[in-house]
Amino acid sequence: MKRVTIKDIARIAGVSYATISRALSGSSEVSEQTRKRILEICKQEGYRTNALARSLTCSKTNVIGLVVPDITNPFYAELALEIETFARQMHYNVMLCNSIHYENNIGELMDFLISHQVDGIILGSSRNEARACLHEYHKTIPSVLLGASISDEDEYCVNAVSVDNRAGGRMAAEYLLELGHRDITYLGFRPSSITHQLRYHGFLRAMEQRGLTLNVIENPENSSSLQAGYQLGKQLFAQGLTCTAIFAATDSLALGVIQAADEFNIRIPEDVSLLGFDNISYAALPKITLSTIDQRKSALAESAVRLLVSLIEQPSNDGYAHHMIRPALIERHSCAALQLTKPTP
Amino acid sequence: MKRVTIKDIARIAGVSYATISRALSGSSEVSEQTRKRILEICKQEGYRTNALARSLTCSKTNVIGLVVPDITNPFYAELALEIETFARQMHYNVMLCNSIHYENNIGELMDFLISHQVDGIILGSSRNEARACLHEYHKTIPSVLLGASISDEDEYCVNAVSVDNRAGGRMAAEYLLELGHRDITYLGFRPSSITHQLRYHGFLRAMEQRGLTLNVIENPENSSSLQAGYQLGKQLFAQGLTCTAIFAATDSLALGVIQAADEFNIRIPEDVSLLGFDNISYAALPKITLSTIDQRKSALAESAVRLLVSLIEQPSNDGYAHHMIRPALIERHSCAALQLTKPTP
DNA sequence: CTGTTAGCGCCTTCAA
DNA sequence: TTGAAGGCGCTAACAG
Repeated sequence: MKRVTIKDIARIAGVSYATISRALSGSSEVSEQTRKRILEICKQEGYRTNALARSLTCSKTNVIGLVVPDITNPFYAELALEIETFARQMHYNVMLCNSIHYENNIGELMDFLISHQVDGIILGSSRNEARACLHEYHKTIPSVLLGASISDEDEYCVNAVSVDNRAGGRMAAEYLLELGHRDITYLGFRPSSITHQLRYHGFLRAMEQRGLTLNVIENPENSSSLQAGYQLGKQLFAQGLTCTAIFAATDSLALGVIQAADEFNIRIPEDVSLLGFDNISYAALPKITLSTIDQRKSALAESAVRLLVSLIEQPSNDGYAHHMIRPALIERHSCAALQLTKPTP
Repeated sequence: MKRVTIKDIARIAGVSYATISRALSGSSEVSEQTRKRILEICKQEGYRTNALARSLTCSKTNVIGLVVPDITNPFYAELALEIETFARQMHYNVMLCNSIHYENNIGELMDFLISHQVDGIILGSSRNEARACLHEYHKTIPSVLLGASISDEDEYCVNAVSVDNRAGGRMAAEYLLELGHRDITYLGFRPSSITHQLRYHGFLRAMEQRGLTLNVIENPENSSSLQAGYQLGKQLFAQGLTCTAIFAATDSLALGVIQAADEFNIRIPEDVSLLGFDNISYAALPKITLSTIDQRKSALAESAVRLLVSLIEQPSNDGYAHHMIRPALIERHSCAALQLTKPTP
């Protein structure tokens, strides 16, 4: 299993290390014939340049660290793939980590990545702590927060890219309103998350502008899972159907609501409309066909990678950037116009 | 952004590099007081050991490469998380790569990982080419093939762990038979994959033992996607319902079948039973509730990691291991006993 | 218990 | 166009 090194090649070719190095790196200071000869020998001997050693001398690895809560979450899986794709285009590799086992000290994970000399870090998270954590590392390593919104007031010093949650919330409300709904439940609001706060405010604002009130069911958990949605859904349906539409703060919650509705024999959208947020891949499945607000993961990913790479390649940037991506409405079959729900006789 | 190195610490502490190194690595050859002092200084200065440099001198990185076709595929996402978990327990980190952009030359990806000095590689794939590819690298780096079965005949020289596909196929058939089904369609057989071959043979065998014949719909694509399942499903239903149960060779295909069934107003399981294979997370969703054969990803992951680590830590192993994991039946609500389907008057 | 000294594999001046 | 030498940050003998 001994690896062949640049030295071995040099010995075989009868030249010095430096020449090999030059030949490999495409330097023009090598005669074409020796280069060809060297390349030939490399092939034959199965030479592979040692990325570690190279990175050590160059003090640049060309890898960016990506941390996501849980790759099993389809939203982050899709995001991760997009990020890898864009990064590769820009000649960076990505080192992926799940933060699920580090919930309370993402710093440890950051340290791990830093000690592996990643050139920069993209931290995917919607939790508020992530923002604070990244803030601490801001001067240590180029980094961008992905997915979590930054509040406008407290100017936390982090670079971030996220969907425009306020606009997304408004968009959701307006869609439901246009369908004629007036009695709407906002399900799964998680007050501790800025992301959720903005989403909620956008939604609420649109309601208030028409003089409508909103029934809110908060999510006491600190994650928006299918299970949480199921519990909240049961809680809602147990008291009888008092609304004609439900906005679930995330698609995962919506999935849980669907499950709860099934148990109560409530049909979607005939009995109640359901709108989600995220556009995870599950939402498009047959029988689910959830209408939702798309976070446009591809745009998020591209923006995050571009921002990070610019941070890496042109340091000295003292400011902080916050890129906002416009969300988009995806209409499937979980929302109906109100007339359909309660036909006029 | 200049990082503080072991040298800086040494200078500050007024000792030599070696002492720092020893203090950090928990060597017993350092007095407790100097160690404490050193650790203190490291904290204050924000020292982080450079994993690259360490790996270079130790010629061991403690990272294992994991390549999966596409992390967006929930089966592989779950597998990847399990692998990371087990690896961490054994003090290894994992470097994840999607092979989706390298379909035709996984070798390039292998070379990438090797040049990054991973200690070993787990290659997740059900494609036959993967087997051949890994075979070439067998003597270059410890590696194990995950998910793809090895045929018993052609003793390809690779270490592998996979579910026992033949047993899984048999299990699927027997379940359907016990429910009283006799007219069964095997949907999505992909002859080019050994994995599929074994699964199919197990299934067929069980049928033949009862003197029954099997309606087979092959999948001409080289991947078992929802889209493929949808096409095959339409093809099946277009000719009228001639079977009482369908076995879909993978859950993804089954999802497509569900979609097709919806269009034809065919109810599952009332009109036809549907059984999948894999137990991807989608299968458990409300309204889907797909009965399926579980690949027991956790067991697969653990077995693969253990095998690889043993290969890494005790080389000189000349043989080839093939671990088989017993699949398990997961009953949900997509299969019904035949009586329910066609009640006796 | 602590310091000195080689490297690990590669890149990059500086000479030739 | 090519060679020699130093150094990236760290570990592991080998001495003291």
